[in-house]
Amino acid sequence: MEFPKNFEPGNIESRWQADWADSRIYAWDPSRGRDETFVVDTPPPTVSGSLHVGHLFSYSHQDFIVRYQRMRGKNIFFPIGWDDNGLPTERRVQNMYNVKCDAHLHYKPDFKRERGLKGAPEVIGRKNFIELCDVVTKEDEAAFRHLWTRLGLSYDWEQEYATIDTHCRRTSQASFLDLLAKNEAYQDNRPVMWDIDFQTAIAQAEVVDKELPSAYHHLRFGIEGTDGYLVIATTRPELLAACVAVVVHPEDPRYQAYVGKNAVTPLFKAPVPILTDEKADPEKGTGVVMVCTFGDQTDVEWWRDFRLPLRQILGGDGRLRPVTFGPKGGDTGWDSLDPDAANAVYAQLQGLNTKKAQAAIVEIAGAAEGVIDSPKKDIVHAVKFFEKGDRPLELIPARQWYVKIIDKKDALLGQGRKIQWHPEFMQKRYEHWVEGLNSDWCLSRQRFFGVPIPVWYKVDEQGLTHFDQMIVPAADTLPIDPLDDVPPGYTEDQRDQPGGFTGDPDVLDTWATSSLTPQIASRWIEDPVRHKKLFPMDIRPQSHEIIRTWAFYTIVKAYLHENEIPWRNVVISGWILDPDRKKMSKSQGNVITPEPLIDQYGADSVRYWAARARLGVDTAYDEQVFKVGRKLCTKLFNASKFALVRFADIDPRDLGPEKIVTEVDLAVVAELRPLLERATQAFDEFDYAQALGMVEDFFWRVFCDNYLEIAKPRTYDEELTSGRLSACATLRLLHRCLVRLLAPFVPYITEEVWQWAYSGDPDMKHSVHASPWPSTDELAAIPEPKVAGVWATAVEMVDLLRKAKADANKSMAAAVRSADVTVKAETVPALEAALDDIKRMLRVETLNVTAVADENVVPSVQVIFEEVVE
RNA sequence: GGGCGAUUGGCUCAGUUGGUUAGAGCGCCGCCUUCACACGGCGGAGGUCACUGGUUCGAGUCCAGUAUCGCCCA
Repeated sequence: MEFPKNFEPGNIESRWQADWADSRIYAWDPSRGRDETFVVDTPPPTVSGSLHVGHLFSYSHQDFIVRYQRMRGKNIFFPIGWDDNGLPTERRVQNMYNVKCDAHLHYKPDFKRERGLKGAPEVIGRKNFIELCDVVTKEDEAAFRHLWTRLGLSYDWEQEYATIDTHCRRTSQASFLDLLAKNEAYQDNRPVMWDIDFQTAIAQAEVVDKELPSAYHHLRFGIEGTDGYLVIATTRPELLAACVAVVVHPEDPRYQAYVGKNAVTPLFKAPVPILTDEKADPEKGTGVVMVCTFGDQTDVEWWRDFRLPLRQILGGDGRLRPVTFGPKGGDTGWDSLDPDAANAVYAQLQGLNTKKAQAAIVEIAGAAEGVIDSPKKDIVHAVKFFEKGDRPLELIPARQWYVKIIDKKDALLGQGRKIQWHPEFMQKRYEHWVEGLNSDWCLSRQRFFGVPIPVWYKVDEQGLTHFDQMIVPAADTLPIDPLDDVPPGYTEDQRDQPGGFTGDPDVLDTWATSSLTPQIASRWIEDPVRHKKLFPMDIRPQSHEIIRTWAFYTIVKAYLHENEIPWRNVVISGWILDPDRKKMSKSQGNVITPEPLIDQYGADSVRYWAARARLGVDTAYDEQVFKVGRKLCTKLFNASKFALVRFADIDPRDLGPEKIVTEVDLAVVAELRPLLERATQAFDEFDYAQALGMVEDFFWRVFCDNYLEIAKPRTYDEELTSGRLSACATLRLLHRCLVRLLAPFVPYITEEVWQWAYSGDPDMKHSVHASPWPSTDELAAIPEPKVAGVWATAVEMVDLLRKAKADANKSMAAAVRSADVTVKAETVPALEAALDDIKRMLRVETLNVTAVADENVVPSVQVIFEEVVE
């Protein structure tokens, strides 16, 4: 048999990719039962996001687990999808094609658009926009598919899906309709967290806090009917016109006298009640809070609890809307004791965004008499942002769809406890998130590339839309687009007409679809039998930052639809941090792109690097680890070549376990048993890193450094002695196990080596990845060594002799005329059992053993080398 | 401010239920090259396990507190 001289990963990777695809070894077999099936719910990556090294990392982790389970004989269901709907794609498409979407524009069938055009963006309808999105996502998917394939991820490509495809839209809309039918989804018009740039509502899960510099501005509020005043401290003076009340703490002695009276806002002269509530913190600012509609969540609560009027000055674009103040007691809703003055001030603010409006009103207030009480005080505080947004969120009243989750906190906590979290402490993250929920799930988004909300509303004879009069599509017509499709019983010309209908213009939150990946993969809607076979699933691998989103929403959906958990185990990967332990992010420019790493080190080395990280633990990026991985692959390549050649000319049938008879060989097999047990147990607990560590250690230390060397001389026996047969049988046995133990981690090199020797074994499969995971059953016929401690003693003696050679600056191959060793008496039987092999290995002619009864004696050796004849 | 996690040789990390002189790889130093592998082998140096207390016959491991870092949530 001819072997390549060197290990070149690039030469073998594409060959095995093709072979695995052709042989369909990763395909799920629908005919096999649930208990012999292992089902994985992989989070589909956001394809519009850039590929980075973190993808290689966490997606490799799943594959280690899956490949192990496959070798355990499980029927693997390992689908992969692409998360392509939502804002990242929209943003990419807008930039690439320089377009903007307006959902109400009509479709232009022959619309074409080049990329990279400059100038004003072209405004196009939703359907045209989505067609551009489709083109871009197809390209992005191809890049991911290519990377996943190179990395050797063992997905079943027959199960591929994309969250915007027909099947996913159908599933997502069916989910919505099911929630509607169960009375778990509802509409409400109330203040919602709103991104003024994307101009859409968002949900709590998408909010992030950012620490930003701000300042308390101290404004004097008059007291109606008196000359007195109160000082309020506010960070948002630009909302002054929206003030509807003032609140103090009920026990704050400073303000008792004012409670029940009206305060008068400066500049706008609006009389507003002075109220008390525990939520007003006396320590914060001056202890007097102005309530605006709406500055923050507390404003919303006070507005609701005290039934305050709504004075909305911010529009959806974040600019101050036109409003007109009128006299107190009038019907404008904008009372002022001096409407003309109020309107004159407001005219200077109207149309400005909040930042400019704040600067303007601060200037106006500064110029006015008795408005600013004292200089502003600079502070730093947390401001809520949309995670993908650039400007602070606002609270804007709008009609939105919601899912009831606040009333299910306890149930959701209970569901979380039914799931095994790995590592366990990650469950806390889920629990804290659920406990901290403060609002129902806002489900509707005022965006374009998403799954349409599948309802229409009746329009009355006056042309008013009645959102409470829904028209719902039949299940078998899904997916629908209510802006394109016509509800049953209507015709297209009744759209948006009095007496007709109107389609809901919004799309669902992307998580509304992404939370259904188990149901999407199982075909919940189309194929209940298949669904039952796959759901609940076995594992959800994912990283920890999406516990509050992906894991949470998926648990919600499974609970609401079927009162089930979506999976039995959640397996959490850590993050790759940059070498300074900082988060990798595009904005910081410390992101590492994956493809060059595979080019340079090979897929197996990249996987090895990923496998070294324990579950849930963040790891600093260290390129040295790729080199270590490549070293392991090279070593496996070389050691395999050597080992296989040692027994290549012996029929494998003559190398059965019964041929293993030499004490050292029995001893090394005895070392293998606990390795198999421990590695299997680690993998059963999803602890691939520990499994790799112990397998690697055995491979290197026991197999390469010692056993190969100790057995080598016997394999050179000219006759087929029992010693030679025993060594060759042991080599074959150990090596055949080790290749399989390493297969989940380094699938390419192990497959290559497997094909050199074992693919035709009757008890094995053609591919190492379809072959059985090694178990101690394979060693059942091999007896334990007669003497205990042979392996440890042999290695100790080998180390001693090697050190003696190293100390004498001799080659390990240097011949030794005699060596006198002194050892503990109790180790002598073990040493005797290995003596011949040790002598041959280290070329020792005479080895004299002196036994000492003292159990504290440190083994030592004196060697006399052969004289070198020049 | 609350919660979770981390802190082990220059670097990256292991350390099972507490149990002898705390391990590995990389890096470093020395030596060894026909006979699998120099992308190698052998040997070596290097750590008061963040800090302070406590429990225990015994603590890197358990408990309390402190510091630093990270994440999650207010």
